[in-house]
This record gives sequence, structure tokens and C-alpha cells, in this order.
Amino acid sequence: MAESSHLLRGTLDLLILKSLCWGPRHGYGVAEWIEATTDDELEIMEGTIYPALHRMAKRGWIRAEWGPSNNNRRAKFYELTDVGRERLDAEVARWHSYSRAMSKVIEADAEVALT
Amino acid sequence: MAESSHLLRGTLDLLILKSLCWGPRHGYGVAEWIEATTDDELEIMEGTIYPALHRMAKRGWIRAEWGPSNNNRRAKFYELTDVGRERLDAEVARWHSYSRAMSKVIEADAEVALT
DNA sequence: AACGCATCCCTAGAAACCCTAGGGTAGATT
DNA sequence: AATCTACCCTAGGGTTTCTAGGGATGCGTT
Repeated sequence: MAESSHLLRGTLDLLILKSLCWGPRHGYGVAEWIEATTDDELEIMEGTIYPALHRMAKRGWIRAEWGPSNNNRRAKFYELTDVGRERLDAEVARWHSYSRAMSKVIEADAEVALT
Repeated sequence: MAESSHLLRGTLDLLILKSLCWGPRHGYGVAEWIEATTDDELEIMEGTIYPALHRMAKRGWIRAEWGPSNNNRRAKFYELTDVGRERLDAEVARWHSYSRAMSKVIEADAEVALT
């Protein structure tokens, strides 16, 4: 696994859900959006995105439908379900909470005595 | 896996390294410190902490030594190595970078057109 | 003295997830 | 006609965390 992306684990679902919150996108487009939005700080492999989308569809967070892409190719468009939208909110909340916890640790000052 | 702790993956090493940056601690104490510092937002299972410590020792980030604990029990104290200290810095930097990327996504505003 | 409890250590196997490394189709471009 | 890009997919591997156990020992309480 790429050294730089250990952190993707656990947040990929959030990234995907967020990418869909304005309307349907196909898998390739989801990956593109994430990369563009993060200024290429995150790179989403195809072998990562497709299984993730299938997983999430199976869980009912997103719904798939075939259709023509911008370039007139066949593409599978994914759309948020109501459950997916709730899930997105929950994951964002969890991220903020986790992020705060991480800050507490990173900025900690040895207040807790050494044992 | 506990629903709430998907995010731990990829950051546990950072948490452990940070807990050791003021001096040696034993495994139990590391877990306690993390929980206390995050106001119990993070919970570190024993089955998580010990394998992690062993892994990190094998990689040379920390060094172990048996000794008496505060309560006069035998305990294995872990200490940062020089490599571990560098690793901590690197992980903190990576966290900040990742965290910024996540913010870009979470606060994104559909600037990238739907495909 | 016996008991429970907290403190400390450990591991095997399961589960989950991302990556590697492949493969395929079909427009578009040269 | 060949090549490129946009799109889809999956099997298997590697890593990591969790579950679910097991064990030893010091201390306080009864």
C-alpha cells in the first residue's frame, strides 16, 4: 500500500458520498472530483473506487443507473439515497469529532503524568 | 469493528508515538494516556495496542525494556528511538496535510462540474 | 486469609478495507 | 488503422484493528 494513503482508510466513503451530494456522477467522475477538489493531494485508484461504490450500493447509501456520459460513452451513474445523505451527515460529524480528538493529542502537553 | 473507530486506522501509530514523546510508558499507560487526552473520545483496546507496539518495535520506532510500574508490577516500558521521533514528525505532517485535504472536500461547493 | 478487582501482559483468528495488477469495451483522435 | 482516453470490472494480497479469549500479580476489603 502506498505509504502516503494509510489515512484514506475510513474516510473514502465520506469522500465519495460528498462527491455525490449535488447530483449523480459515475465512478470515474467521482475519483476525478476527489482528486481535483483536494488539488491532487489524494489519489483514488480505480481498483479502490469501484469496489467501494459497489459496497456502498449494496448498503443502500447510493443507487446506480446506466446512462451516457459527457463523452457519449456508457457510464454507471451513482446517486445518493436518503440513507446515504444521512450517512454523509453522520460521517462528517464523526470526522469533525475525530479530528478534534487528534488535535488534542497532537497539541498535547504532557499533562497526564507518565506511568 | 466498532462503527465509531474506523478512523483509528492509519492514525494509531501517530497516537502511540506522541504518547511516548516525553519519556517511556508501558502499553497499558499508552492506552490510558490516549483515552484521557482525547477525553475518552478514543478507546484503545488491549488487543489493538499490544500488537501495534510490537509492530512498531520491530520497525525500530520504539524500544522496549522491562521495569517496575508505578504500582510495583512488572511492565514493559517503551521509548522512542531517533527513527521513531522522525516518524512522529512525519506522521504529524501527513496528518495535517490529510486533514487539510479532507476540509477541502467537506467544505467543497460543487465547483467542479458534474460529469 | 481469601477474595475480588485493577493492573499489566499476550495471541490467534476474523473482518474490513485499500492496493496491485491485471482485463475488457468503445468513442475520439491521429 | 492504430492509438489514446474514458469508462467498467475483479481476484488476490497486504495491512491493520477488533474480538475473544488466556494468564499473572499486587492491593484493599472483608
